Amino acid sequence: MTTLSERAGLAGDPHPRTGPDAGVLRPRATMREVAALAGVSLKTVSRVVNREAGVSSDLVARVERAALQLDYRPNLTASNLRRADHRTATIGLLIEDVANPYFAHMHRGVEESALLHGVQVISASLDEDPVRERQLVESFAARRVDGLVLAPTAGEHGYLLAEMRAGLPIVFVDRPPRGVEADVVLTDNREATAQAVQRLIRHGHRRIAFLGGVADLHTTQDRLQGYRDAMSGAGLAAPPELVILDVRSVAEAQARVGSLLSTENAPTAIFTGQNLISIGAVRALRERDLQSVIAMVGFDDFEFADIFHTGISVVAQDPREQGRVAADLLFARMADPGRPTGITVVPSHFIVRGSGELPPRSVPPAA
Amino acid sequence: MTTLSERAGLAGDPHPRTGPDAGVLRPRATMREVAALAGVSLKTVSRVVNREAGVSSDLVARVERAALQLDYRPNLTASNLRRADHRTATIGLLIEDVANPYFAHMHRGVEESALLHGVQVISASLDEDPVRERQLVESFAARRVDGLVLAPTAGEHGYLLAEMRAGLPIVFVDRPPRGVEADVVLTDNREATAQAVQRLIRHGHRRIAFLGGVADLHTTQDRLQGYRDAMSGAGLAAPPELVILDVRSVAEAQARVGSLLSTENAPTAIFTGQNLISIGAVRALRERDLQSVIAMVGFDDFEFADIFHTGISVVAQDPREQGRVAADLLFARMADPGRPTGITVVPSHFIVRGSGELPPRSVPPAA
DNA sequence: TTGAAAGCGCTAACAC
DNA sequence: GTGTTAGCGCTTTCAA
Repeated sequence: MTTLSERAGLAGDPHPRTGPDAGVLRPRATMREVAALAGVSLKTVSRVVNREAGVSSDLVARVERAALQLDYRPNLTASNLRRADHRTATIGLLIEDVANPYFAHMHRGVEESALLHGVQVISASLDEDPVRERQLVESFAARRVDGLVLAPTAGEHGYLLAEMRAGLPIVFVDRPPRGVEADVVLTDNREATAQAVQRLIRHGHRRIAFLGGVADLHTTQDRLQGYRDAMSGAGLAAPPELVILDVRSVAEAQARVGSLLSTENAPTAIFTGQNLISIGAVRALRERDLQSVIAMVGFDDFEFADIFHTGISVVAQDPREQGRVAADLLFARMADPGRPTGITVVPSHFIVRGSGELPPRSVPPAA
Repeated sequence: MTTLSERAGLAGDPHPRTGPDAGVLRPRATMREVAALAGVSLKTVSRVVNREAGVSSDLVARVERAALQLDYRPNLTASNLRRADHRTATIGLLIEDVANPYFAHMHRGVEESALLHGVQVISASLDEDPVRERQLVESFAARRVDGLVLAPTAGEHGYLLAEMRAGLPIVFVDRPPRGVEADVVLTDNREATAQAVQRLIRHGHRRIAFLGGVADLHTTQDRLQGYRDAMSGAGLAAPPELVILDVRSVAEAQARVGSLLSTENAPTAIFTGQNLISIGAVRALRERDLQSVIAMVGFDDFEFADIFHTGISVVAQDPREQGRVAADLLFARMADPGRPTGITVVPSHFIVRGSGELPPRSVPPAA
């Protein structure tokens, strides 16, 4: 423990040491203490801190000096408890993984919108675990976040009704919820995929493979549906051996594409339904030196997609914009809880880089 | 607006519509209301909610039923205000950019540690702006976060002394602060860079360029120092035209490397001091078809570094581990505020992929 | 084992 | 303009 004399000695030190056992440990001052030091009432301090009009400049100065002297920080916890609006100026963001580039950019978009509203973002990763999702929603509700942006897991979401009834606004992003009517921000998964596959067909491809992520996920199903739309629209079959789902990692994608290419009747083109799968596919193609032989289009853009010898054509989403739009919708609903809900589509765009424009060529069997 | 009769009609609907104007909006129940419904005292509900021992199982059941019926969620804000420890079970994370892969992985590491302690993470991006840093620290202090993990901007950090004196534990990560003594988590920037450059020298290189980010940043200076160590240790000059600092984007790196390669006396090897710079350098080299001619080593690993024709050798940091270690230190200090502070080095490791092992070859002048 | 009373730090509502 | 009083939802303290 520090003695009083030590404390006194440190006061004049121009380079105070600040290990927690070196500096003077002084607990946070309260408004009451600031009031006492400034010689005013509690309420006057409150007015100054909250920049309410109608305090004489003399008192404002005295209060501000006292606050500075005591390193006063308003206690948002206490203020929130008492205030009529009960706003914590905090919103929650629940996504698959804060380290996943797609969601990291979405996070940044949410943060941008939050910043404009003076609101902080509390986030957590779900790892596709519906149990974690429920726990985290409960935890956020207990913290009384003002709203929630949620990229839901594949589970059922009826449990959210109670939270929404209790006045917690929720905006869903990337995937629609099951069993809840609310604002949803999506990409044009089905249409964009259909158009991309149609492009491959127009370039002459007939055997086109589809690789998708977790089958239960709405995005996976939508993109698969787009693929089927394009295939059947051109009178083509979508043979089961060319439709591969539940690909969960780069390594798995690489392996699945690899074995696909070693079969007798390999595809001449590949559509990859997601970021990590595209990366695995690129690896598999380059492993076999087929990057200029097998056509490929991926959903989601990724770093370096443009730099490969045959650049990778992609359907590029805009996750940052998705995050921004979702948060904007959340703030709109906070301002007007009665506004109608709806689905907002953030459009993707196709980027031509070469891999999607390769003509069909048959693979030399089992290289 | 919804009428009461519409609401009544919805009650038995198996697929209830849940737009905020559809369901019954019922404000959060308080502990007092749960107590009233269960026919017990407020304190008994508090005991049950906090799983305190010594409540008869009969009352526990009654309280739990009432809580469920009312969709009760404990109000952490209120509980925190009253509790003796004043813990909010929230820590703050301040980093350059949540969308930057390096920091996104660090974020995930912090989250992992926080999860083990039942703590949530509130994060924000600083964009290298010292003013934003101060504002956000103040905002987090007002929210009474239990601690802070901070990747500081290049400014002065004496202002943090007041926060630390007030009992806010802070752990610095990636870069040490100026003017504050506290726990710091760093990579072995200088040594790892020196060793990487020594490798280039051992492969015969004499003209080795260094490209670094924001010059004021400690990481930049440390890595530059490592480069100088290696060069002077081998009796080599580090000519000013080969030392390029303040490279702030992929595009800028690409341009700077490009012009470097067009000079009379171009380097035979390049050391890039950071993620985004490496990416720009790779682009510049490939543009000129020099990826197997000019040797290159980068600080920070990145996606696809291994897949290029000449794979990119890198000094790989472990940002996730850095985040985990930083948060662990924070929790250790929260448990024991008197523990001594120190610097923790999370080691990097060199990954051999080819680009760092190319022999020196002179570039055909101005291709 | 259960409950009543006080009060955490602040703001709302109302005096003066 | 400024101050007083009450109370947000909960935990602490102490009594029954």
